[in-house]
Amino acid sequence: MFTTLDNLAGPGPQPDQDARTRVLECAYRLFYRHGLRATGIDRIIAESGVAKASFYRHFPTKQALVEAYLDLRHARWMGWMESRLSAAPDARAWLAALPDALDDWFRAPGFRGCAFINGHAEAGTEAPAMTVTHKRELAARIARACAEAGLAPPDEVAADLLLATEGAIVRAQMEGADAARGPLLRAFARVLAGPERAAA
Amino acid sequence: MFTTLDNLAGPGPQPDQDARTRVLECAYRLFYRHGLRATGIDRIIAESGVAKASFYRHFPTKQALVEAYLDLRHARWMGWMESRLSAAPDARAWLAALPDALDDWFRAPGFRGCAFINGHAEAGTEAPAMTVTHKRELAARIARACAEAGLAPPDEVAADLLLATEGAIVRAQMEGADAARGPLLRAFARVLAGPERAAA
DNA sequence: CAGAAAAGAGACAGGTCTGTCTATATGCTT
DNA sequence: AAGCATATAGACAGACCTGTCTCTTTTCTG
Repeated sequence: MFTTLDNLAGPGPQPDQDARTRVLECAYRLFYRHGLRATGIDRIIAESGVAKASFYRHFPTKQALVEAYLDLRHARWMGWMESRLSAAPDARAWLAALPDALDDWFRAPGFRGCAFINGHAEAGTEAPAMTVTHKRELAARIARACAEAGLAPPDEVAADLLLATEGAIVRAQMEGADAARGPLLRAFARVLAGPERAAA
Repeated sequence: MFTTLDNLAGPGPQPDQDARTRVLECAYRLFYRHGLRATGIDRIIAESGVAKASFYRHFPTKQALVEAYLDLRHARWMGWMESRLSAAPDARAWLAALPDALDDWFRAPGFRGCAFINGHAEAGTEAPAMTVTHKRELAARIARACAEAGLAPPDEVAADLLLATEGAIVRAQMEGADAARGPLLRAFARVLAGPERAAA
């Protein structure tokens, strides 16, 4: 599994890979960089150096390629996050390190926001299920850490941390990593400060 | 100025309006509902009941129409927010009421997230400047309220509130208003609780 | 080695996209 | 009444879109 930010951005297609991999890596880069609708099949075929018939053998429709792209992105992103936070000695430290990890991501070259937020924004209700599933799995992972860290109720704390995470992603995308860093760190610090969280 | 949520969603084109207004109202609905790229000029022309030449007289390119749409959306959204919060007796109450106002918006029929976040997600660096400008003006408005409410430093507090706002918009878009409400209320309550905010 | 699966190259179809053009009708202003 | 801006109606161009098809070559496997 890819665990570096460079690989998160995508290694790009390489000649010695098989046709399916070349197409998928190429789509991975172009879909993230330019968006789903803005990226045409023809361009992916041209840049991946694959024949059209070969493309349609592996991906019967563009939609299938989009879904494969989001699946791959999900696997890589989660893998990167786990790897980036694997040094944390316990769940509490894991949660405390999450904002720094996100900040690294925001500063990685080619950062253009969250592929799932962007995909959902573009496709709306017709967006692949992974756009929502990714967020649910992230929420579940954070909730697990909250439970292990003794932060109760874990689902509620996780929802609070996810809200801050989403906000930071959008802020970083529109205004840059510097604009997101401070508010994100403070939001996490406040949520993790203790159970004396204000009720609605 | 339009001040209701229904009008925020758009009144739609009406026969007695002039051609430019009919086009713009139609674009307003379609761009928000289906996205920028997914909405073709031909469809806007057909649904607004305008001749193609008339369209291109008022909007030399599609990009110009997109910009006009975002300008209008900005004006209406800010107008709606001010109207919705005009009953607040002071700046403190104004800030405290913001999450409820946002929650109303999330629950309005046809809610599909923030037009500026969505537009930026779709068009990236080529997105119209208004996608970013809108957020800056909203941040400035919140910062003004923070200053009036004696929350210091106002820009920092405003950035914290904006982060929560953006996160809530995205959560509401992907998971529904119910998922966003609790975390948003708690985030605001924490930030507004006092100046003893944890440092990074 | 022989057959099958996969890949390459590219023509083609049918649709949609933005934007231009011609021709005609309507309504306002002077 | 004349002229002009604006409207309608719709053909048209040229590009791009997804997806299908044919034909040849390579590569893998039994």
